[in-house]
Amino acid sequence: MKWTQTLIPTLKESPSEAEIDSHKLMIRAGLIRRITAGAYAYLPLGTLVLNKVINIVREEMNRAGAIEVFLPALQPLHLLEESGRLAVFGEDLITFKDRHGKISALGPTHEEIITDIVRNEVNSYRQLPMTFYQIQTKFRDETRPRFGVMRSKEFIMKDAYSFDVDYEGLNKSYQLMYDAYCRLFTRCGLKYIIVEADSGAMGGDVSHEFMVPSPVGEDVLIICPKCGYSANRERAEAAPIPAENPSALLATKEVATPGKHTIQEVGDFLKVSPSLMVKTMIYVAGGQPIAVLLRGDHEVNESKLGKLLGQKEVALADHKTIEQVTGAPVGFAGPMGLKIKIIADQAASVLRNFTAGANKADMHTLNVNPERDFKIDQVANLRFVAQGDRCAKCDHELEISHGIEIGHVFKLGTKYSDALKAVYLDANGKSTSMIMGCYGIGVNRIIASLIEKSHDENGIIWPLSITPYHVAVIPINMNDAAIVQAANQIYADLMGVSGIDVLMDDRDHRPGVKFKDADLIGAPIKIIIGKKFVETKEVEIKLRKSGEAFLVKLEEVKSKVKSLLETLA
RNA sequence: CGGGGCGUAGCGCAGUUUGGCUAGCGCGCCUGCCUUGGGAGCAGGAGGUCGGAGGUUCAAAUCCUCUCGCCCCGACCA
Repeated sequence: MKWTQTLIPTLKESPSEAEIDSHKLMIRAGLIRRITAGAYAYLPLGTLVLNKVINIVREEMNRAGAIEVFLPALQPLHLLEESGRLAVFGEDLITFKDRHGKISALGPTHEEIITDIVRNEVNSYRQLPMTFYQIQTKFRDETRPRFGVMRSKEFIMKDAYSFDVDYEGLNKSYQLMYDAYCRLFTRCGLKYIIVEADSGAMGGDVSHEFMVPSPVGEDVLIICPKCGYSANRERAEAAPIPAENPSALLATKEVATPGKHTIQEVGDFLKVSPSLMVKTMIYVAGGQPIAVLLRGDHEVNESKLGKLLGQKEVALADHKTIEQVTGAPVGFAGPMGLKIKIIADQAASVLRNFTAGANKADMHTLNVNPERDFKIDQVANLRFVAQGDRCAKCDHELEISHGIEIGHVFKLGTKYSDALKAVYLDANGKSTSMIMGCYGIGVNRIIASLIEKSHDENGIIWPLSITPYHVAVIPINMNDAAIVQAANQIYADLMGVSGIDVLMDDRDHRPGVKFKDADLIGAPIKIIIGKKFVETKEVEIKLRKSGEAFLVKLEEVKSKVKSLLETLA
């Protein structure tokens, strides 16, 4: 491609709309433009990258034996109703009324659609297993689109769905996708890690997330640098906190803490570390109030609490309930004298002589101890991992960091096949629910996270696999016939090689502009035809990433580029 | 949805507090000259409903009311 024949609107300055590097660079390098909040246009350069990523995804899906389909973005509400996810998606679902008054949705994902097709078209165990995939735009009315293409209302997703006759089959299908994901992210040049995950709104039990570690990631990862244990925040477990040496139990003492509601305030006021305090949180589950005891510096993991209680939804009690249960205004709840079930987080359960609310306005109690002062009904692991926690497997200190979720695989089981009655007849003629898995990849996020991890002060540094152009041919002076002629020859030469994408910067600009732009858009190889060519008939081949440069005779350019591309691959 | 900020030329911004000449600057763009190895120089030029509507005023980018859009923090989130 010649630069003057395409549209690559590079920007010298960073647009004010962008906050993180990848977003800034995608705009500056002319890959994307925002059309409205959470929706982006891919310009020619961005489209080239997008298609390369999609091709890699498609190749690896096909290699794993998945079958491509294409499903409508437009979805009827009744299928989502049938699966129960109309409520789950809630406001995130983009819906509209058509001219007949019928309400439709723009698909946020496609479990229901594919399950509907399979239940209608597949009836026999002889036809299974099957894994279908599609690459499509999904729509979610995100409350806050952010970071450009990283979190948008409209995004491209590869989603796959497997259907098996039993769990053994599911395990195989799951492993095939898992392995395909590893290959495909590696091919895209991404350094990712895989974490155990909670399956969230998708349902199901086993789940892994593919994460690109990055401070701009919106997901929190818990990683053990020693044994490699890794999990997301909801799922992560830490080693139990050992009980302190049983020092003498001190006598309780009520102290005035006027107007001090939060752990921080009380701790500062009483000069007690939050880690020696217990907070008593009143939850409501299944209509019943429950007290959850937590160390002052810890946070409740509601998903763990919900699982423990066997409830889908748990929520903090409202102020009225709290006052009824504790007899004190919010901020002064403690475990002593409570008439409701008390569940203590493991870390809180081993504390002795701790400080807690006194269940009286403006009062806290010092030296509270379980057994003597109140009874713990149940000890459980209910909190998020915190700084300083140790690995449950190897006892090394855990690291808390951030990651960008680029892929997620789930073992769904029969959640959707039960709800939507996707059944098959087994060899005995018995009707059985299919066993499903689902597997998603955020295609846009692959691009954004790659740039996030692979750029320098001059711009993007593409890996060969997804670069829009492998080679930028740069004639230094468009008014010098010899230079232009040589550039044209190199361009034509390389265009004849399959698998090499060439961009010729034929703009009548000064060299500096072309160099800066070539670096900004990240072409791995620059071929510079300049003064040296006029003098010695040599051109310079320069690598984007290392800055390494080679002088090469005109007729050797093609072979040198080929060998460099092999080295870089 | 709560909190904060912004909206002036394609992009980045000043001007708004305290209303007052023809609304400015840098980059980009167009023409010409010149230059050609890391975002050159000179000269000339185009480009604006100051987000929109209404109001106050002799006079509004500037003050008031309403409204639309965008960004950030939080809440939320395959």
